[in-house]
Amino acid sequence: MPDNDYIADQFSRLAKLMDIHGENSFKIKSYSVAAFTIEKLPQQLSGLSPAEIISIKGIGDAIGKKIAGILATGELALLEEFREKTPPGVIEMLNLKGLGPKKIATIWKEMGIESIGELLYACQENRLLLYRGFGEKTQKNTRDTIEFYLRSQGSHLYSEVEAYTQKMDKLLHTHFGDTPLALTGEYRRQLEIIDRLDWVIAGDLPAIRHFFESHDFIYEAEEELQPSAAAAGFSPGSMPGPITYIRFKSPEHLSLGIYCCPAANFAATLFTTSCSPAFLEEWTAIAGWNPASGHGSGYGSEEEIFSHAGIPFIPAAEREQASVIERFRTSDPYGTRNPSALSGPADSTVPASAGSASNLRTPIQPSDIRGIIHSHSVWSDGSNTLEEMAKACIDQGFEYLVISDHSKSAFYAQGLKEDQIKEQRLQIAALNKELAPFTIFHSIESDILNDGQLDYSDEVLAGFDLVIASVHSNLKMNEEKAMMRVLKAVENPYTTILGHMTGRLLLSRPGYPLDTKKVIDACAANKVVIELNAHPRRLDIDWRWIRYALEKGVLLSVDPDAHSITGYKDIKYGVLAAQKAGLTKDRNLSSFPLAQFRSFIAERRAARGV
DNA sequence: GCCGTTTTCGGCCCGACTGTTTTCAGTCG
Repeated sequence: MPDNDYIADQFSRLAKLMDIHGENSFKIKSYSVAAFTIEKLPQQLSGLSPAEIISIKGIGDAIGKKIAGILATGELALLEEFREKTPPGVIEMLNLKGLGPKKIATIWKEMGIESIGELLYACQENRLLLYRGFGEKTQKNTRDTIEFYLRSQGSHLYSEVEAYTQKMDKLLHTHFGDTPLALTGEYRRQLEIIDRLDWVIAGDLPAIRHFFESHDFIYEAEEELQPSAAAAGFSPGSMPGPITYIRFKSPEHLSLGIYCCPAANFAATLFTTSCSPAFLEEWTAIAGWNPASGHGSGYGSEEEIFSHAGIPFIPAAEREQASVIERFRTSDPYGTRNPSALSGPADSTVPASAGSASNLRTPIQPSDIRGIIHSHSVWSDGSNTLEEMAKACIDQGFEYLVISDHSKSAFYAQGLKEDQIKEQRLQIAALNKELAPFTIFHSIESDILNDGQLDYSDEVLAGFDLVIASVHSNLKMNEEKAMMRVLKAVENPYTTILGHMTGRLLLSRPGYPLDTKKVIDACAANKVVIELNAHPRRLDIDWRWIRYALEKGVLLSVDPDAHSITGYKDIKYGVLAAQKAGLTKDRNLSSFPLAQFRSFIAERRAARGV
């Protein structure tokens, strides 16, 4: 039977939802007064007769009937009605302190934002300031509140936990001195979403527990891992001692896990906890290690483990898909092939496509990025002038900058009208004279409209050095519609780069549904570059698709989508994601040196006969 | 939607605080 607190909560929610929908304010007032009254009642409503209920001040016929309904069914029908016509993300915003129904109504109805993640992104892009009732402080508070909210939800962007993880790693090393100790798990694998931070420590269990508890961590649980579970593929008999997995919650509500193992088992534990399950399974099959072979202990390093298995060293970031091992064995991507890998039956199963020359490189590094592609200035929704953006590039050692402000359909971002494009081009020309040999290329992030067209005439599009085509509006579509829009944009001869392919925002918006294979195939056919948007909340295209794109001969481009000079640092997150797929710099457009980039642009222009 | 009457409609309306305003709107306790 519903109690008063529950019933009060129902009316309180109803009042807020009706407020968001702009219903009659006096009606809303009645519901919230009723909620307040019910919460303070000395006796339970379930014990009262209908006559007694409507005799309570603030509760009349209508609310009395609704209470009876709740008591009978557990539901408030009118509340369910309003829930139906409100996006879940908007309802969730009511959890954010500082945002009430009125502001949420503006956010939803005027800004067109329907989830907390999108709202955070809008704060980061300075978009809240444009609306009545929103200023610097509200935007900052909103941002802080959301970040806290998301942090307490358990999952985090890599970039959000990065500083904390480095700090904690340093602290652990300082405290435990010579004890073998290393970061492992999701963070070491550079996953874009981190649920828990894991370390391997070959230390004493009580000492580990004492360390964390004395740093205000909350002990959650510990479990003895079966050697087979802790180190699939290794022999249980070879384990010199047990592995204990102990979990804590940090004062900041982050989840930490420690694999506590004997020193002799450190390398093996580090290895197995740094691999995806699919990778480990394949490893067991290919390396020929099985529970009877006794490879669990005695290794001094991961390198020794690889070497003993006759498999070239595979960085933890790449230990994901099962196919990775075969690729490393047969193509030796980073030139660390162990001669013993050449023997064995696996060679006869080498696929014909394996081992392209481009694999014979190291994976892309942040220092391999030579130019900033995809950036916004004060001409649209960026925070810095062209000059500031360019000079920051020069300071940071980049050779060129591709300015791609929003196009005219992106009205929320003050997208550029045709005459502004001409003006901006003049300014770029002047800056190029001043800053040479540094070069600013004139681009545009052209909206892919509802029908798949770009939002300028061919004549205007032809004036740009390159065009980035992106979907920004009407994100709610079925796969058929999304494919129509994206494919049409890819087939547009003026499209150089397909921007943030799916429109996803990690931990907040899934992105529109695409047949990714087909989109990649179309990019290959039309020589369109696929952006790896490096914003840590986007990382779109997903790294899981990069191998396929490379197989099809598609060029990638790690782009920061910078809205200010501080946005350049996001490049690192794009590179970390690209490394997971083994992207090399020769297949990444933003790694092209200036001269090569210039000829790439010229080739693309020539190809469409301009 | 509730209330209370100058009894069947018209008025209802916490105050402190913050932030965005320039006289007020929105949120919260």
